[in-house]
Amino acid sequence: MSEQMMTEAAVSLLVERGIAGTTLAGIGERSGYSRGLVTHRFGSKAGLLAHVHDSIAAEWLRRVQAVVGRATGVAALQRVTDALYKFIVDEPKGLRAMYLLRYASIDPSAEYRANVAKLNKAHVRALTRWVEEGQAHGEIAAEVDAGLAAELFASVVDGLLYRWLVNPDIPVKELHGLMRAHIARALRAAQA
Amino acid sequence: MSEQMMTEAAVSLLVERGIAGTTLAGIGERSGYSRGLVTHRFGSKAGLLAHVHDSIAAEWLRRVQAVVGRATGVAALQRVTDALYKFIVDEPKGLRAMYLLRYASIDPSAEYRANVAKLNKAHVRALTRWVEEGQAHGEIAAEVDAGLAAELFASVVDGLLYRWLVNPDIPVKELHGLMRAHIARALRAAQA
DNA sequence: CCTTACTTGCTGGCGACAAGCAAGTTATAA
DNA sequence: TTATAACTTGCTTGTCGCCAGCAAGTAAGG
Repeated sequence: MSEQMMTEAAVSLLVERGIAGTTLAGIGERSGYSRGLVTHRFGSKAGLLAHVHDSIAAEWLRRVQAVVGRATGVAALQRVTDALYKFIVDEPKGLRAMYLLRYASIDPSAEYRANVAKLNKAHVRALTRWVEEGQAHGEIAAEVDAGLAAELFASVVDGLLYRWLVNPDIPVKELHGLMRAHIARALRAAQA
Repeated sequence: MSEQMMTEAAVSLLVERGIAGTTLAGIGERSGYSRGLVTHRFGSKAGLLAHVHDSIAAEWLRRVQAVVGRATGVAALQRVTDALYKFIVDEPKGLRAMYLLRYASIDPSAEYRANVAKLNKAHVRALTRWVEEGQAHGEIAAEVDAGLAAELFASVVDGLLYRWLVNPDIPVKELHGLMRAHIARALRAAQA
């Protein structure tokens, strides 16, 4: 179906030329259709971008769920970082497109912004729950503020991806290892 | 002078309407000039945005240097976070505009991108040096990979600011405290 | 003939560029 | 010293090309 084709064309164009450099006509034509079909289907450029973002985000969610499984506490957070590392290696283009869109949504003119804010909050909720479960099992120190730790964890992930987008040569693998170590140490220890 | 006026108009428009929503004509007129002056002065929209970014970045650099002074090691990194927190409180508009531009520069179509990459590398170099100095003084564990720790620190800062941009209600103050604590614990301890 | 899938024609807005104008400022020469 | 000519600076206006968005239209299958 044309939606799928156009979404794929959009991803490749986004990675090649960025958001501003990606035109609706370009997407239509690269996917073998006319210049007008994208608008017709997705209503607007923002609508298309939201669709692209959400479809990759769904794939990311699937991966995280598969890797984390029923784990909780430190193991759950570590596995999230594992999934992240794997995603970087397996599908750099998709991840790049998703974060390109996600960072662009900071822009107040992006209607899409509220969606991303909601998504971020959902992520933090899930992370918070894992931390709390770790505390319930006695694995994670009780003094840890679960919500705060979750927010910081999410920040590290987002920040790392931003830096990777700007400079793909950063030592992603080593940073992944360092994160894993930090998670364990920070959560098991006491906290201010 | 008109440059200063237009830069200020640009910052306020960027915060209000974002990059896409900010037009050159709008900047020119808000600053009391004609629609064409911005292009005439800065060559292009990208040129203007680079100028806006760099002038705020210079202010940020001044602040960091003032706060860090001759400190090194853990104290230096903690004071960077202090400066960051203070900047968020003192000049949220400027910081917001700068990071809006910095994140937008991920976009491959932004010529500006190489500049930001260079800037990021310079930051990491400074951070690395502070960590190494801390190691020389025996304050920071020798096993710590200074460059890696610096990259992770920079990621946390960037990630936090991203999250703050999307959702200004996150507990910035508490996160600042948590970061301070993490820095001390992570660097003084051994590391994988 | 009616729906579904797609195309084509058109418009307004914006960035970019080029030409131009007005108010200085410096140079020149009687 | 002053008149005027040559040039600069700071800014404006006219115009072009590109793109998103819209509306009308076409083609093909049931």
